[in-house]
Amino acid sequence: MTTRNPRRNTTKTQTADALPAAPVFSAEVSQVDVADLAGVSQSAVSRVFTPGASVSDETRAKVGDAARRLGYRGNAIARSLVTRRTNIIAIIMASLANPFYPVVLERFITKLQELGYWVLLFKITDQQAVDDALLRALQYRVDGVIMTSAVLSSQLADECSSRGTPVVLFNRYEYKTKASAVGCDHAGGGRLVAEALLRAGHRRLAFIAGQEGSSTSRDREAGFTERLGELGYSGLLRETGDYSYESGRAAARRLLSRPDRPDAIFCANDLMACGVIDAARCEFNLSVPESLAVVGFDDIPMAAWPAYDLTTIHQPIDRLVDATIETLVSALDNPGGERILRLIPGQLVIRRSALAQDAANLCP
Amino acid sequence: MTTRNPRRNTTKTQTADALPAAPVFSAEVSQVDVADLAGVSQSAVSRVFTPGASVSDETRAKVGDAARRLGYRGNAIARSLVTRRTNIIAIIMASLANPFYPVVLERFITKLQELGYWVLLFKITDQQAVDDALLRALQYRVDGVIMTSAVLSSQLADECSSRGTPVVLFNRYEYKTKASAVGCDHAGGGRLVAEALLRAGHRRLAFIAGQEGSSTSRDREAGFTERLGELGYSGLLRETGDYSYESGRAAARRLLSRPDRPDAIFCANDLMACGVIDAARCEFNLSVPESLAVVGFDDIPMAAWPAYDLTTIHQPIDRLVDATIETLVSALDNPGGERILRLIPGQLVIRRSALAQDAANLCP
DNA sequence: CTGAAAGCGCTAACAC
DNA sequence: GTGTTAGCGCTTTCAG
Repeated sequence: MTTRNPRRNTTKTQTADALPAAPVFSAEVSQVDVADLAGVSQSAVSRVFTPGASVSDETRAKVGDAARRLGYRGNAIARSLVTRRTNIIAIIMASLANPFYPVVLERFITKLQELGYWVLLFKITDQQAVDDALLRALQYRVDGVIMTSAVLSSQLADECSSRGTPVVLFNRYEYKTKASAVGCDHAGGGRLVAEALLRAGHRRLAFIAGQEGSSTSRDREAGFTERLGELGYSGLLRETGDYSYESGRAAARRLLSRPDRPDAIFCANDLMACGVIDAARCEFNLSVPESLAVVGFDDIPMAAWPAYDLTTIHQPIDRLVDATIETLVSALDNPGGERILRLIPGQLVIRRSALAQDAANLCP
Repeated sequence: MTTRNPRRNTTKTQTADALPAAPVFSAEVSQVDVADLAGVSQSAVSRVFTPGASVSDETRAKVGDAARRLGYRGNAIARSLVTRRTNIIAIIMASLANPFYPVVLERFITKLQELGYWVLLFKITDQQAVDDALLRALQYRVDGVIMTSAVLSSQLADECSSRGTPVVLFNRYEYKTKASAVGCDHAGGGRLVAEALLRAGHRRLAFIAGQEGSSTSRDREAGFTERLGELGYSGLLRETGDYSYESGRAAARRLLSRPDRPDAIFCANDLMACGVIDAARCEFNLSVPESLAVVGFDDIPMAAWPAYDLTTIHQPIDRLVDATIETLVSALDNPGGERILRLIPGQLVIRRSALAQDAANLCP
């Protein structure tokens, strides 16, 4: 058995013979070193660390022993180069400012880790950055991509999908691309709100949109107005925010200053709804829900807090994330698969900010 | 010029000759393919994509052209294998439930991306998982590690640092390890609160701790009690939570049910402070700050919202993150460097939940 | 079951 | 400046 790797020879000898305490991890130790110490070939070492390869118990023991003594841990980069599999999934996100997304991200990572995947996380700002991030992810040969934000250029998305790197859009539906998508039924949620507000007797309705160009806001509004139309309602007021608390508050300020101010506001997300409630109570001295009903979308953790007690559309995060991962993994295992589109219904959660039977004032 | 890669030959010919539209990205195209099409050697191609290598304008043009036509993008995995540099930084986090962390994470990613690093994100739960995540990160040969949570086994941390993979602890200080650390001066923050509360005349004080074993909570409490002691105060009440809103609320419930209930509560973080305020107002009908002053720690976004208007210790996230990255990058460039410890002061932000001059009631 | 050998796609000497 | 060559650490045939 010759040592083919002179650079490491010293290290090996030292570690094996001189040092009593084995290192937990040693990036400098390769399979060659383990093989030398164990007295087997390098490929035998490889087999020991390859699930399902046939190795004799004796070899396995010798190799395991040597590996332990040297702190050998394997080099995922080298393995990825030859297997063409990194076990890395890229997640491309816009912002975590909306408390909905940290919850989503956390579940994505947890579930992916359970499946043996690791997450390379990209944060993007504008449209251009999306393609940049995607290209970068592809350079690292990620096995798949989850996009929780923004649009991607159709050419790039198509190339990804057709060249074997599956892309799944989370809560984003893009007509132009061939990428699969999983999302909440935003339009359906909007319809639920429309119906409930009218049934409760509200007659001056307003909608506060999220960022223009956001497909989620667009769909929520579309469902809302569509259902309002079906029920014969017209005269909806409309303001635009950017999904932030402050933008919701500012939009509310504009709406509530009007002589014909609304008696119910549906916000494209919970964060803006919190801003609306604070504006109503603190700046206009209006009580919610008596003088103004407020409905949000997402069901972020604080929506359940008594300070807001927000009626909202609950997005079933667990189901959404699980379905997204399922879609991605199935595309991983079955490269030529069809494009999958899944729409999961949201649920109207009635709390005290709107539609509650006992229209008592909010906590304070 | 011979084609050394028969597998790709077809692809190449096809793409270059038959397809008019160039692909944006093609994972199957290697430098060999580009070299063949450009009529140069493979190493010439490598040089074109290596900043600072000397290549003639002509070669550069030919190669650039061929690369564009083929959609060549380079394989970061292969490059990493030979350069022993991945340009990936691992971030190991506990939970994003505390709104402080999404902000931190976002800034980490943004800044690292600006520097040309990409983030491999690990979420861990218990202690064992920390070491697992770290080992996994090392298998992927990340260039460095940022830990925003929990303790790591001293052996593993020491091995990392001494073997050239720098580890920086963010807001965690571990006496046992050799890893560098950057954090807010939690103890100093606690001292500020102690002083301000006593000066404002509060005499029944309470502290609500975060998770036992959390160094941040421990340090905040240590500074708080130390300063109280120096000022001659005794009789501090103490409850324990786990940093969550609900745990703060529950702790407040216990404190406020006492016959000798406190007139001021300092919470180990803002999230628990929000729970305390809601408990006080909604369950005990106490007004904040008149009947109860509440102080938090972190200065999360919602601390500024009028529903809470929370007096708190502001953690300078930007400075903390920048210092952490700076520490990491300097260790990257200078492997044998010393262990660095940086403590950055927090700032007492007085809002209406405590210590305000005009002790008007909170918004609603 | 095991070792030898051929690459994965790339960088980095090294001669020319 | 450019091509040749030798690996990076690993998996995977392919003989035995």
